[in-house]
Amino acid sequence: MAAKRPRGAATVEKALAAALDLYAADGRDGLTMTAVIARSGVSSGSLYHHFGSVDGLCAALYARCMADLLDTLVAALEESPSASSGLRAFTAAYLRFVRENRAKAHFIHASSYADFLPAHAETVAAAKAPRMRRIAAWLRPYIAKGEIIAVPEPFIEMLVIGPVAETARRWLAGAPEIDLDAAIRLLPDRIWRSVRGEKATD
Amino acid sequence: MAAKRPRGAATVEKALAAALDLYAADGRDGLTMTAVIARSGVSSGSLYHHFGSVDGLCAALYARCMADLLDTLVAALEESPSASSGLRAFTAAYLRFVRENRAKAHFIHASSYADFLPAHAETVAAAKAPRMRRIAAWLRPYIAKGEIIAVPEPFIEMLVIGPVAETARRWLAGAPEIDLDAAIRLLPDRIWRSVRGEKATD
DNA sequence: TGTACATCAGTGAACGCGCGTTCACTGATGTAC
DNA sequence: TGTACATCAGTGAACGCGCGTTCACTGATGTAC
Repeated sequence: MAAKRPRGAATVEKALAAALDLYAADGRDGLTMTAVIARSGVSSGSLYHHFGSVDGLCAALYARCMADLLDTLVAALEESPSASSGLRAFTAAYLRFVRENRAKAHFIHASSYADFLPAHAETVAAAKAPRMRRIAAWLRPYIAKGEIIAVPEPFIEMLVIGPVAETARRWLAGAPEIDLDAAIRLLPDRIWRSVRGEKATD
Repeated sequence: MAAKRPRGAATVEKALAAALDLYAADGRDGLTMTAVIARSGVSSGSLYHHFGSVDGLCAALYARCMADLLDTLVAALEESPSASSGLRAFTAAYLRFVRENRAKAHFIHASSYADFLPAHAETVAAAKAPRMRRIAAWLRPYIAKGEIIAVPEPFIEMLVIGPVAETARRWLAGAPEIDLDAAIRLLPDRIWRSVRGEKATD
C-alpha cells in the first residue's frame, strides 16, 4: 500500500498531468480548463476546489516543474567536490533535464512572463526559495576563496543559467541548428570561464 | 511633406503602436483584437485587411520589435574596431535597448514560444535574416584569426546573448534584485571571457 | 486632360463559439465523546 | 464501539461574457488610353 497522502492528492495529480500533456501537445492555447476537465476526467467543480482558477492551476503546475528542475540542479552541485566541477555539472544537468523533460522545461520557460506568476507568487516562492538557498549556500565558500568571482549572486546566476536557458529556449522552439549533445560538450567549459575567479586552479 | 509611403502605412502604424501599448499595460491578455480596435480607432475590417488575423498582427509587431533590437546590436558591433570591444559593445547595447525600449523588449522575450511564430515564420525571417547575416559576417574574420573561439555559430550566440537575455528577462519580470546599470558594468567583460579565443590580445 | 475601370483601404454591425466560472448538491472521510 | 456532526472532495449542468472573425459595403487612389 502506498504511503498515506492527503485526500484528493490523486485528483490533483491527474489534473496536473493532463495539463502538462495538453500544454506539450497544443501549447498555451491547448491548456484550458475545458480541455483539462475533458482529458483528466476531473470535474470542473473539483478542479476549482483544488486550484481556485485557471491561473491557480498553472501556478501549481509551474511550481511543480520548477521544483523538479531545481532538485536536479541542486543534486548536480552537491555531488561535486570543486567549484569548476560543480558548475560544469550544473550546466550539463540543466541541458540534460531539458532533453529528458521536454514538456516541463517548455512550460517553465514559456511561463516567464505569464500573468499567473505575480498573482501566485507565494506558491511559486514556496517551491523555489528553499532550493535556491541551497544553491547559494554551495556557492558561498568558493566565492569567499576567490575561486568564483565575487559579484552579486544574481549575476552569477545570469552568467551560468543564461547560456543554457537560451540554448534550451531555441531547442524547445524547434530550431534545427541546436544540437543539445554538442551543447552539453561545449558550453559547461565556456560558462565556467565566465565565472571563474582568480584563485581557481583549473 | 513626408516621404511617400505605401497607402495604409499610417493605419498599420497606428495599429502596431496600439498593440504595443496594450501589451505594455496589460500583458498578453490585454492584447486582443477588440482592444486594438478600441484603442487605435482602426476598424476591425481594416485590421483584417492588413494583418489577416490576430496572429498576423502579433507576428508583424514581433518582426518590427526584433528589427529594432537587431539594428541596435549590428550598429554596436560594426562601430567597434576589435573583437573584444565589439562583443562588449554588443552586450552593453542589448541591455541599454532593454532599458530604453522596455515594451518592445518585453514583447520580444515573451513571444519566444508564441503560437504565431511558426505560423508566420517568413514574416519574422524577413526581418531577422539579413541582420543576423551582418552579425555573422562581423564575427567571421575574428574567428578565423583565433581571437574568438571556433565553435558553431549558434553557440557563440548562446554564450553572448544568454546572460544578457536572462538578465533582461528577470528585470522585465520585475525582479527587484536586478540592477541593469550594474549589469552593463559587470557582464560585458565576463561574457567576453566566455568566447575569447587563444589568440585574443585583451 | 478627361474618362472608365481596377485595385486597394477602410467601415462597423453582427455572429457563433468556447472559454472560465458558479452553484446547489451528494458522498466520503475524519473527529469528539 | 457506536453515534452525531463537521469538514473535505467531488459532481456536472448551466451561464454569460468577450473573443476572433466575417461580410456586404463605401470611398480613395492608381492606371490605361
